[in-house]
Amino acid sequence: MAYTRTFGEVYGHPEGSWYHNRDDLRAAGLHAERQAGISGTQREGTDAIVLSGGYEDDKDYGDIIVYTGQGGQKEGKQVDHQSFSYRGNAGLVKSQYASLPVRIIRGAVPKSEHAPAKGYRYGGLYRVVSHWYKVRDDGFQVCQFLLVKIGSFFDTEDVIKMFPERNNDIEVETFSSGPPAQRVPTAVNKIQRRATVRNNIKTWHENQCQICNTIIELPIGPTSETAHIRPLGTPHNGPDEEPNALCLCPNDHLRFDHGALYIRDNFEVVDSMWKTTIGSLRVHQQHRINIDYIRYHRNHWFSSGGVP
DNA sequence: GTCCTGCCTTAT
DNA sequence: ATAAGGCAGGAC
Repeated sequence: MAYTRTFGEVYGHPEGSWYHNRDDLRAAGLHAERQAGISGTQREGTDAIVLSGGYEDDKDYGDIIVYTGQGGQKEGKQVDHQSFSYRGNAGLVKSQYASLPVRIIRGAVPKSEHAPAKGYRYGGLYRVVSHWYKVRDDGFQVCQFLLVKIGSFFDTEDVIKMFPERNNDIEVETFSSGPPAQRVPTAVNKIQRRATVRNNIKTWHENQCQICNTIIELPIGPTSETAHIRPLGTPHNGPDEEPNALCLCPNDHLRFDHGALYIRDNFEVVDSMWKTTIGSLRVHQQHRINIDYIRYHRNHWFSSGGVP
């Protein structure tokens, strides 16, 4: 049974869920590996890690975690150096730079107050905020990662400053962040959107809004939204194809979806509340927009079908 | 594609 | 304590 790597929450497996063993974790889609602590690759990043007390340099403060990388061990003892270019370690570095959320799973560690008594418990999403080499007393260097729980009260910059001396362990005063928000399982019929359509639109327009030319910059890089001209949902049932899609910023996406903006046959963009032309839809040679969908959108919001 | 290594396990 | 164990990832 293949494992699908998912970043972030996994449907049906909320924070606090308990699992009997590593095979069950894998079957749930929470962690790929049956033994290794890090589920991830250099290319994709790391989606989950397990804390089972296998590395003595780990520290679990609850919302803050110092996690040791993989490698260099034989029969549970450190016998060699570790490297950030190795497997899961490289995956955690990737996750840090791409701001990917990492699922924390805790195994039964007798001396940890955050660990379950037995089995494994999913402990929520964390962000990798820093990494460094620690030189142990025995001379071996190990990879270390600093993780902070997403939504916790800890400020990332403050936490990084708490670990200035990276070869020594420190005392961290932890406090409760309160119980996580209640989860309710739901079942819906969700429209499946084609990734290729989204990718093409984003690539062609380089994430630049076709109306206002804005590019939204996030830590993971430039971002845009793929808007459908004739909506996909009932009763419109538009097609999920490039000719029915636009590359928009979140603001213009919302305006367009609610009829605050519409587009003329000559691609002029009109503010429907002020009745003013605010610009012209930027086009790209490979992105063939079907004028019928533009007309459908106008027709939907303005029954005359023409310009109001 | 094949082969090899090592794994924060698990059951005996 | 220890042997068995499957598989992902990496090398080729």
